[in-house]
Amino acid sequence: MSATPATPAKKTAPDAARRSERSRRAIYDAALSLIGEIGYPRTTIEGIAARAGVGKQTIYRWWGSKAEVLMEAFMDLNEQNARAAAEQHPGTPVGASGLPDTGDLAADLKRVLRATVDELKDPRFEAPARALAAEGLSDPAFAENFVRKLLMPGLDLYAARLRSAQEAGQVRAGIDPETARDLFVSPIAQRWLQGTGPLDHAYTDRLVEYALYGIAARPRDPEAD
Amino acid sequence: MSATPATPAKKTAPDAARRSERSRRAIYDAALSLIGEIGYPRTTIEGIAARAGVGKQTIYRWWGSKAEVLMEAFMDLNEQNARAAAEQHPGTPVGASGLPDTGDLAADLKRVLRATVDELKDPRFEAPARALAAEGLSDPAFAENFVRKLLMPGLDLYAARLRSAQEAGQVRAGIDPETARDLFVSPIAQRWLQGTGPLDHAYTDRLVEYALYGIAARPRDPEAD
Amino acid sequence: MSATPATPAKKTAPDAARRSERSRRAIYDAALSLIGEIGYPRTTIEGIAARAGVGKQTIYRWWGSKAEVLMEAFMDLNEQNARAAAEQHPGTPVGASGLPDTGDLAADLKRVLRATVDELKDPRFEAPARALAAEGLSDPAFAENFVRKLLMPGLDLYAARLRSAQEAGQVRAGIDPETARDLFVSPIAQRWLQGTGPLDHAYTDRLVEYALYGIAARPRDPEAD
Amino acid sequence: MSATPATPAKKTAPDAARRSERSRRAIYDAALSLIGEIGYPRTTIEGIAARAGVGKQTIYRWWGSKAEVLMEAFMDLNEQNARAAAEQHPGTPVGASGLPDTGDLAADLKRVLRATVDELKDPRFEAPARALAAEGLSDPAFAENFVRKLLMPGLDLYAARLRSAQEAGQVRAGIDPETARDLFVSPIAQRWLQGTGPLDHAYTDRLVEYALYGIAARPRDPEAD
DNA sequence: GCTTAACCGAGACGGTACGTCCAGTCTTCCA
DNA sequence: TGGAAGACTGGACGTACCGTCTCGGTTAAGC
Repeated sequence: MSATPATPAKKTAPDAARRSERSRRAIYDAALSLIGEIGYPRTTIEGIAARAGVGKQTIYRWWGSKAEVLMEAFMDLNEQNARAAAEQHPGTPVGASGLPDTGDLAADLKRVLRATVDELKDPRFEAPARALAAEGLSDPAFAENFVRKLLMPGLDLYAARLRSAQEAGQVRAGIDPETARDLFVSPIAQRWLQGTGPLDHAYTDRLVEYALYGIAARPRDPEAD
Repeated sequence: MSATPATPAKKTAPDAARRSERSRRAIYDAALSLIGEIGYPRTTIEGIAARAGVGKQTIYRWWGSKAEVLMEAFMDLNEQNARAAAEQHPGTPVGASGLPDTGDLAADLKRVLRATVDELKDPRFEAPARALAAEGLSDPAFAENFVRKLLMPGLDLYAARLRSAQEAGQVRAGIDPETARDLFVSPIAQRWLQGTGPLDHAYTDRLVEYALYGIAARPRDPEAD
Repeated sequence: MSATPATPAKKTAPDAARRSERSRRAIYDAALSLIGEIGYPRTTIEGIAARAGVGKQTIYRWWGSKAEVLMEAFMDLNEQNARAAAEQHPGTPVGASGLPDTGDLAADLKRVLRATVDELKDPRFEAPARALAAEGLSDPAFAENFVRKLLMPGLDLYAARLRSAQEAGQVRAGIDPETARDLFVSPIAQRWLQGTGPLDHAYTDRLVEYALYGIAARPRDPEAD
Repeated sequence: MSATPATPAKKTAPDAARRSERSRRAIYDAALSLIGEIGYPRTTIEGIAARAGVGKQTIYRWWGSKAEVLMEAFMDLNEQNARAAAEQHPGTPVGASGLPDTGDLAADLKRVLRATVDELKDPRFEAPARALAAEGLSDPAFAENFVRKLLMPGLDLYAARLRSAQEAGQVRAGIDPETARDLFVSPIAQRWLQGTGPLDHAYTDRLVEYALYGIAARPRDPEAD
């Protein structure tokens, strides 16, 4: 729901008020479908313009690169999905964090991570998401944007949930929530991005288990401390 | 009596025996230096050929793409580094796994992860490594190769070290070493790849601590509380 | 309502109305000067584009080959020359045929052929003309075009002049003008094209003499001898 | 039948005595067949070498260019044809000139020119001959060779025949035989090379008729008409 | 008859140009 | 004036050949 167009313009900024909503939607659709069909590297701005029935200049006027188009298209897709999901399940009990909070941290995490894995494997989601991640790898400025706008909001939910658990005494006091969150989120990210191993519910369950209770044999026993 | 054509080729396979070592080295050097100077996306095969003083066809004869060139160049670089390192520190006490094994799992892991982070931040290493990761994101076949040849060998060392610790009774019996290894390796990977947070020695130390002993308050410990 | 696509194109025909006149002229100039400087075979499309300050695609968009470019450039050159000549000598008395018609066939032919030889030896004219002829030798379709557009118009003038002489009773009745014209035109063409002998005014005068009056000793003439 | 190898060598001249006759023949055959199949411009030295089962260097060692290979191959072909023809018709009565000399100049010329036209239209002959002519158009040095070795010998026969007729009083005394010969030879050459008109027996008969007796009405003959 | 120098097939090499595809800019004409 | 259309300059693509250069292997001359 941003009013100001975050995308800066080269010469004199175009008048966003007169912008064609029709073209914008067509460009989003064309970009996403092309990436799904022929992959991101073979998707070209010319191709997007042609499929969208739009002049190339219309794209260059409002976006600075293929990656920017994709990022907005992807965010738009997510918004639509979120709206649709919200309509279907109107009364999901969630904590202040936005993640379920039944009081049982392990169960909550397992549930959410299973759902996350399922979403990551959705083909409509996978191609653009990977493309954005790839772009970020070689363009630090883009990466910064990508992380801030797309990645961080999701990751913060986990940190918030852990903080809440910490306040409830279920997580040790000194634990840094951001680091702790990485213990189960990053392994999923890496297996999804790089395919370093199978990515399934058993795996995510194990991650939660190990992260919560540690892998060391009887660590910090009562006699210890 | 033609030798076995180990190199897979498109048309009639070139004769690897008559390959010019001089050109191969020059191509590696040119590729790595260009990637360092102008970045991977702006590095072109023509540019590599020009800087290496080599015909384009010589590149296309032996490699299928810019990414393949880079991968071999990077592997060659690693080999050289490894050889150089081995010469400098001839008698490092390592376990059968290839990682240090002093008996103190936490200390060993912290030491290795700190070193890993330092290496990841080496500018000579960073640009090509990120480029390879990026390429893998949009080319599954390449990703498979990349993971198998470059990533997995490193990751397996951690799993082996954990297995050894498990046999020594320092890690709980049921723990899956591959999953456990991801607990401290993947967070580092993600912070390096995507910049989701600071990547320093304090972070890696925390990861080891959390992964070994868990983040839950007195986990599964009846006497605790 | 797209204009009639007079220009035959491969894919979707480009819009000739939006063609850049500037580029077209620059391409003509570059092509002709390069052919003059380094010769036709060593003239490349890339070279023409570079000297003309034009993208290669602009050439490929409007022409199918180096030879086509040259043909149009050469025709353009001829048009300019003709226009310039017409301005300089506004009132040259010519017959309906376009060739001088003073009533003295032999004198008229000698005059025109001498001028033709002089033109053939003009270095600005020679290189491209020879190149076009050469191209026609190995490309029948091109030859057809070349003959029809460039060669035949000139040759037809001679046939017309002969026909006019025939009607005036200066040429025997049964004579085929096309064949007769070849008697003095083709020898010039061959000496120019292949260098089978010296090409000068004496030669062309002789040709006219021989062709008009025959080489046989008092042929078919009972009263003669 | 020259003993000295007319072809100059770049570095140290190769030893012609040790030359492989087998390869030479194979190269001739490959060159001629390729030119017949795909045309001269698309025939490459690599292609000739491949079809001949010969290394590229073997061609570069003995010839300086594709055109030189073709020229020798063509001359070899002509020699073989001449030998074969001589065997078939052992006792053709020819004059000292090498052309038939029955005393009837017109008839002799018509006969030979008809045969020449037939030969020009032989597909085995046409492709290489046109290619050689084309090459000569853009390479003066090659043209000189081509004319001297291949064209001139044939043309000289006509001049010689005309000189003989001149001595017999059938051709006017002042006539230059070289110019006179061009009157019927060059038109055939041009129609064959450039396709400026139909090339058949009727045409060549007409050429002889016109050249011998002139096209002018009763030329220079006061008593006539 | 045994060396030895060369020609030979083969093909990798540094290059040049090909003809195609897109990037990003600019222009024209329409709504 | 935003947008559809697309021509423009420019540059990289991957391919085809060029002419040069090794590399064994064969083969004929000279010892």
